[in-house]
Amino acid sequence: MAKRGSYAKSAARRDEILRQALAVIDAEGYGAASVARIAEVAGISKTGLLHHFGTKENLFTEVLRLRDELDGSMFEHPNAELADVESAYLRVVERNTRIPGLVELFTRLSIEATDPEHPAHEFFLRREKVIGDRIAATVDAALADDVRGNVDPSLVALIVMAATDGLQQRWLLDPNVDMAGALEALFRVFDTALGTGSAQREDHE
Amino acid sequence: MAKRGSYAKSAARRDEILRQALAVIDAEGYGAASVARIAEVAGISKTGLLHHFGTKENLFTEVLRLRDELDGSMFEHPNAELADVESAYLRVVERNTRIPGLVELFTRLSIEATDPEHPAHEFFLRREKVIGDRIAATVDAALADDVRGNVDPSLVALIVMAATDGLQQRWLLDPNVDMAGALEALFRVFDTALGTGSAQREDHE
DNA sequence: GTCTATACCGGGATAGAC
DNA sequence: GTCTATCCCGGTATAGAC
Repeated sequence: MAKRGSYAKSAARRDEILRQALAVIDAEGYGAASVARIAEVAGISKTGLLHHFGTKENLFTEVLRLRDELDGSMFEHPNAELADVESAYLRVVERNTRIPGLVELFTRLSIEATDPEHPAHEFFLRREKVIGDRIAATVDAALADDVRGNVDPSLVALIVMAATDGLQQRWLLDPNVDMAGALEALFRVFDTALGTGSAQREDHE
Repeated sequence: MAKRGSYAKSAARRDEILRQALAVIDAEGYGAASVARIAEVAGISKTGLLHHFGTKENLFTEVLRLRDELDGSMFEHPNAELADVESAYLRVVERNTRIPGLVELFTRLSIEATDPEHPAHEFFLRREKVIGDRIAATVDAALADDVRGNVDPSLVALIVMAATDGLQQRWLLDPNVDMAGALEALFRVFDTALGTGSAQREDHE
């Protein structure tokens, strides 16, 4: 499988371009992130960049994949408690607050990837399933006995993920929207409805 | 205020163009809805069309406004019961299932309108507020006495709207997603958590 | 296998004739 | 108020240098 040293060089170049793409998106916003601009910042020509990624869509897909890898660390321990997963989830959402450009990229791409021909289509379907299964499993494990069987954990996961994306949309539109706060409220509603609230109920009367 | 006959003519032309734009989006998908194509279908030149709307963004903003007017009929009666509003809401969502092109337009535009300079920015902010207030008021009126004061109805509205948008995104990605089903489940969760479930609880034991 | 220069093309905007 | 002609910008395809 070993080829020439150029492989390593190419991989490094790709990586550098991805990082610069991220930097541009973050510093100048999604709108400024044209192929030409990213190439300029990365110190390469337009076509030089495209040599590595083929199309802009591919490039951006890779950017998201890279980002998911970083965020994914939190979903590592498979047997985490519901409360742990919830707070980890909220932490990611809060962190997103500091990278609006990436959130915009994510949201836009998730719409464009709607088309089955889009290079990121499979990526999003898979991402959906992986995260959904993880959430569903955690919810299932935390379910009180008297409701288990009457609740579909994967439906809970679907709602949570949908709410998250919708909140990101709204936050992009209006930065005053408190994403984490709303999600936390949703979690608490689920807790009381599903009996997963462990010990801590809110302090009202 | 009366001017020349051309006013009526112009208004009629605008209206015709809007309808044709809707038709193209619906029949050929959002991707096909270029200014050139819409102009062609409407029997006018590219620049002729732009004369009436200025930019493509403006045109699409008007399309959404028109659509909201039609959907808005359901939110008419201000003192409707929670259950009525819920089922009306679900009906709209179900109807959207038959017009994927419009759902895509809505979703895409809501992202692009993120930019405060975008012509649809105010439109979305206002839409957000109007619908949110309506939902919040209905929830507030239905709240059980022992939880009122501990629940923020506008937060409930935010979550419902966010979930709706997120579900639309997911449904565009994967048509198997049951938007109405998920929303109904969410409503039921709120019912049990907030005590707004009136009489009908599910039939489990 | 890595890259540059150039040319191309689709889509939206603008100037100005009618 | 309508349209033709033109321009601009961004992404893509091709040819070929290193």
